[in-house]
Amino acid sequence: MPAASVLPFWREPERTPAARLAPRLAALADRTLSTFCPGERVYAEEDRADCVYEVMGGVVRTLHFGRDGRRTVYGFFVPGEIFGFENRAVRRCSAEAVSDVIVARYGRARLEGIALVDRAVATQLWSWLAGSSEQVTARIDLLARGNALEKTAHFLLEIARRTASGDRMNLPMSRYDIADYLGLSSETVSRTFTALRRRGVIATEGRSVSVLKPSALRQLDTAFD
Amino acid sequence: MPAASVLPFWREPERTPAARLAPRLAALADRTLSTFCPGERVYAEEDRADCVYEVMGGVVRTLHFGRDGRRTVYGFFVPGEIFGFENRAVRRCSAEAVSDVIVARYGRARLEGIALVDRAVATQLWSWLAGSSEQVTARIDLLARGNALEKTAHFLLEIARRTASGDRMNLPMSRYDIADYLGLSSETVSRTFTALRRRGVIATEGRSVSVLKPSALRQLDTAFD
DNA sequence: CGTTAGGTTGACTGAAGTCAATCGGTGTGG
DNA sequence: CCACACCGATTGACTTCAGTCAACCTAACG
Repeated sequence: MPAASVLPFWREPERTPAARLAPRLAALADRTLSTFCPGERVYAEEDRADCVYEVMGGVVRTLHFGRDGRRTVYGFFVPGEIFGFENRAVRRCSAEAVSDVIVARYGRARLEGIALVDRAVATQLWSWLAGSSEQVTARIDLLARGNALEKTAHFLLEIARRTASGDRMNLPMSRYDIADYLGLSSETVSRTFTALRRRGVIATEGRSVSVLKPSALRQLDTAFD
Repeated sequence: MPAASVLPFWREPERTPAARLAPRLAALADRTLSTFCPGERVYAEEDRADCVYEVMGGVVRTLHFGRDGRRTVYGFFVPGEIFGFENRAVRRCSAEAVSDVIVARYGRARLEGIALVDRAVATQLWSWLAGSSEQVTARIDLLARGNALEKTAHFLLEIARRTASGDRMNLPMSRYDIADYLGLSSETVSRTFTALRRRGVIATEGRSVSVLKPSALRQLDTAFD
């Protein structure tokens, strides 16, 4: 069980919409809990995609290395969120623990079987899948059109929203992680944080970020206005 | 019925994977056919998202205008593909006809009702939805990391694949459309086409493109290698 | 201690955006 | 029928934002 220091990356699943699924599934499906240390691999590319995970504590990243060695971070997953859902026999991305992590694993075949029989579970999964494609829409908007400031502002607001944290939040991921998520270089991420700090929009202390002017951040976040 | 001149943007739905859904749905659900002229709106943002469309002929684009007036094209849809599926009461994007278009409209409530009862339809919809999120993954990779050449090469290969066209294909969308889809300016798209033409990779004649060196294009397409 | 990994900052470079001009096709109204 | 306007495509000149390369600093860790 993670210590209090990693808050707000530990929450009861019930507190996020996606996780309303969890109690239902826990009752219906077998699930296995596992823990991972920072940097440890949850699954690798080409692994059999035979299960789905729910984050119980900590943060997970999914990523992919391109032919030329460049890294793309597809997503960060915080407690209550589901990852590892794929429509193929083998995985396209790998998943790694960013911080100390606890995940619940659900068998895919079992889950799909339940979804076909249990309308409530099916509706929930539907809703979650469609919702995640909606989030992806904002990401595309951002990557296609946003500059470094807009991308960073959106990232901070997104993390704040998904972790339901207040002014202060912990970013367990490195600048490299954020850069590969936003399509920037780590130096640019660093410079952008500095710029926001100088403007008095945020205050940083290591990987802890305080949002001093949420409205300024929201004004910068032009994805889906 | 579109004339032969719009080939290959008219095909029987059965020829694409996504459209294996169609015969089943046609038998089960009511559907309405409609036609649209180039530039005509199929639906607008904030419209009620109460139906789903299948392209029968022509090309459709979904798009969104940002606060600052910038336009993002989220997707192009060719015959056999489904668009307009959203997990909300109102639409986040609008949809417009790129060329002369024929679409089939399915009522959303009816469709979802069928999906909950008919396992085959549910499985197909699941598969389609997960598959489209997979395609989105390649797009994110491209937008986050690709340069103009890589983006354009990927775009050409993607269109060729989805329309199952041979060496020669028709691009009914404008340079502006392609630019807003790839996160580039229309001038850069134009310059990139010129660069590919000069290298002898493609030949263009208006909006008709011939791929002379498919292998060169594939080598440039670094998304998901 | 020394080593390493991550973060920050600076100097320089380069790819793509912006602004502008040109050209061809299309449609429209006089 | 022609003059005009307009849109899209192309190309050139210039600018700018972010990437690259490099240095330095700190913290963590063996």
